[in-house]
Amino acid sequence: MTKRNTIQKSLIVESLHKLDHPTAEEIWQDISAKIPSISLTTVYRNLKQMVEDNSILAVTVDKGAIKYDSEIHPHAHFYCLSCGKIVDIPPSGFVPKIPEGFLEEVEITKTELLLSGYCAECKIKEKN
Amino acid sequence: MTKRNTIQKSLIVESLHKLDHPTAEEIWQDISAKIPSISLTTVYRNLKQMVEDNSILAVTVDKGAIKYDSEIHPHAHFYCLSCGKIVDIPPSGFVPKIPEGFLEEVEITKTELLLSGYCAECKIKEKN
DNA sequence: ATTGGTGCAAAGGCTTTGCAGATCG
DNA sequence: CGATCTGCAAAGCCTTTGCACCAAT
Repeated sequence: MTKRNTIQKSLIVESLHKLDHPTAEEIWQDISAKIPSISLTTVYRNLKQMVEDNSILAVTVDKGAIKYDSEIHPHAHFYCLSCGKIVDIPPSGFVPKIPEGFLEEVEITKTELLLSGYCAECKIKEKN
Repeated sequence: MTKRNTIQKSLIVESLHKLDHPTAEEIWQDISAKIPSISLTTVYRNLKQMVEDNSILAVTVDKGAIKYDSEIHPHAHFYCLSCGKIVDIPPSGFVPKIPEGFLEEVEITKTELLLSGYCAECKIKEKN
């Protein structure tokens, strides 16, 4: 069960860094421009594996398609309810203070902070 | 377009309070015991409407079914990756400190803090 | 009597799976 | 060569939608 390197895999990684919180389909479209034969299934399969390997992040908002994030260092997300874009928020100090006792009982492996609302551009549009 | 009160609707509200972060299907099964004719569609429709009315909360974890929460006051969630249960975490002071400037540009309407990991029971099981 | 709600069945969106063939090491 | 990976098609899961009938106000 040794992992192999494939053209598809490296192109997916490349797209992940190039695109901004893309969905599987957006990555697939991006790569299709170069390698028209790539399958959406392959994109899904590789993304899923990378998430399991903790080499990328899956951002789930609403019930729409999963958005992937190549930035794995701790940070929060802002999600625009109007245009759907995700913006990374630097970690510079969001401090979830959880009640005493709770943290001792459970084991927390992941912390997600998602702010939803309207981004600067959409906020302006809403007013018109 | 005035809203009407139906038996289904009130049973859904009742189940929401009785069950612990249930999915639409769990609510449907619960009600089916009393009213076997209730349709899953009706449950989905009412839940969706309540979420839009901000009378309940939709908690999205993974890509599985949405879990609904009748507690709408600010609080965080803990999600057990092993047994899947959701635990409400009292709001007693989680303070997302977002970088200066960002908050001035965007309009935030919702803040979600989701901690994932292993609950007390599952943590013990894992060790065996 | 209106017209919103319900149940049913079908469709829809996103993701996963089974399988045969291609490919990396 | 052998095991993993790919592409294709099909299935799966959760949720929504269209439509005719039912029922709350």
